[in-house]
Amino acid sequence: MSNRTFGAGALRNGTAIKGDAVAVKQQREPDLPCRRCGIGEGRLCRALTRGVSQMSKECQFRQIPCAAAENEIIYSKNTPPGDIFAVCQGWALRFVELADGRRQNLAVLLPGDICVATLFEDELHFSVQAVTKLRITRFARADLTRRILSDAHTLEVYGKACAAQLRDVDERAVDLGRRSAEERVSRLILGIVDRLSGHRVLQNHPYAFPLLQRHIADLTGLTPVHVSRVMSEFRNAGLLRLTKRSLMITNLTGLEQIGRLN
Amino acid sequence: MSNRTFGAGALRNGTAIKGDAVAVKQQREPDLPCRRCGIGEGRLCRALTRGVSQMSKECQFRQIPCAAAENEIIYSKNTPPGDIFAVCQGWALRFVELADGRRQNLAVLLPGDICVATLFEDELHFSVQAVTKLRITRFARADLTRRILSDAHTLEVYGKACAAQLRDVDERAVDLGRRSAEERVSRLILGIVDRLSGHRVLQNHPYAFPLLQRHIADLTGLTPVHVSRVMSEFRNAGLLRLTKRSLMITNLTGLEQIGRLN
DNA sequence: CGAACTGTTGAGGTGGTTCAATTCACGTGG
DNA sequence: CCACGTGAATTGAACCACCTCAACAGTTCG
Repeated sequence: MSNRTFGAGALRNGTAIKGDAVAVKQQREPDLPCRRCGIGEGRLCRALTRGVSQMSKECQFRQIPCAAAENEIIYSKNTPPGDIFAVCQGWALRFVELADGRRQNLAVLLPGDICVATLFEDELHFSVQAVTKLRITRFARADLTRRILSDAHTLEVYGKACAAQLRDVDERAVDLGRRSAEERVSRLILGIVDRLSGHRVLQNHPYAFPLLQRHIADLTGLTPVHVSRVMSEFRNAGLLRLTKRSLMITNLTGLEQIGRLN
Repeated sequence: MSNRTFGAGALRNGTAIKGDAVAVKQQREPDLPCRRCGIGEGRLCRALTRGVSQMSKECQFRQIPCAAAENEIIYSKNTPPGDIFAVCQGWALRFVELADGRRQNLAVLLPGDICVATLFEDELHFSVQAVTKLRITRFARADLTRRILSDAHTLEVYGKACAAQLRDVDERAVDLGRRSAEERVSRLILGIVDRLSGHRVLQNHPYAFPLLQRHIADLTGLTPVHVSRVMSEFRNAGLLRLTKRSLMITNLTGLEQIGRLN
């Protein structure tokens, strides 16, 4: 496998930032984390942070590494977003919560993801919450727009990232509007593992999977109770095993057939 | 009202193009339709087509006006999209159809709308179908990317358009995942009329509304039968009247309360 | 140990679907 | 002019996918 899967818990190096005060200090450090990051080609945060040395001084990027605890709200809707952030390590959820407590999770954010379509918005309509402990890097919006204008390649990566984000939520809308509970859960799991594995999903291979059933419920528009039933059904059918936040798909084609992915 | 509502059927001027062959011929005409178009400020197609005279020759835009019949498929998924198009007149739907015939409409495209987040995609995951007779204008992708790179304002309008498209489908996903049938239908209608009216919805004012109940059903994830029941309920409650493709909201605050918009 | 949270399982309820029949509007051809 | 066909909308009756409520087990953590 070319892409490493998300490591279970432990941070990869000793430079992890523990809080905002430390993060600001780190901003000046010469060897920024992004330089040593294993994020795949074609991701926006990689395009922004690699090859910087060849560029003129004014195209340099301010990078502010931050950390977040489990369940911490990274961004709260209807507040000025300030910076754009990329997920470096851990899982997060983009979500909307209604006045009466109903909640819809719109997307799972994995390492390398940026909420990018909102670069020019003054207020976002969603919030972002950490699922696991999180490491993120913040970028100044002005840096990003300047870079896009100066570099056709960055514009293309930015445009592709917008398109990918739209495609993802379009798929979610189709699932929510027109697919059964079994299809939704199957497709959600396969979609996440597909991204985790760099599009090479392996059978009988353990993948870190920190989502709780209530997270899955709010992603699929179901109740946690019904998610439990569907997962039990999958488990009893020998399709997958999910224990201790580790997912093993034991019958990949079976799971894909349920999700109409084959 | 600052914005005219979509005129019922008749084309606004005599230069409408009837087919592709004619469209290519029109391409050379000096007075392009976009110059005389009433599309509002802040729309991407307007930013692209106004102020061209001051720009250098290489930033000029090729504009190909086209027409489409009712129900015609404008773009079919998984084919190279070629051009980017803007809706000039009429209504269209962005949708996904599954192998077994289930269909989810993802967005209503009104005059001024462009499927813009897909500028850098080689294959789109959705299709587009005309609801009414349609007039669209096609732009070459290369022209658009060149313009974005050369003009910070166009980049901003482009970015805002991407964000608006994402916000729209996010809202749809929340509706589909977490709202009741009544809420979905109410919000859909109010959202469309809000755009039609330039964000100044009037009570007891007739708006062109060419969507059939099956279109509404595929937008809200319901069946046409249930949409009929919800619409009857709204009608009997004195909230709205919808006859001959013309919608009149007779109790705006009541409809907004059902949709939790107030 | 107890508190809090996650997941499981059962029983009953409901919002929306499915199937089917009927009406209505509209266009078309005789 | 009417007869006819077609597609949209309406309405009723039965059904089912998923929800709600509730009890309970397992795990983690202070």
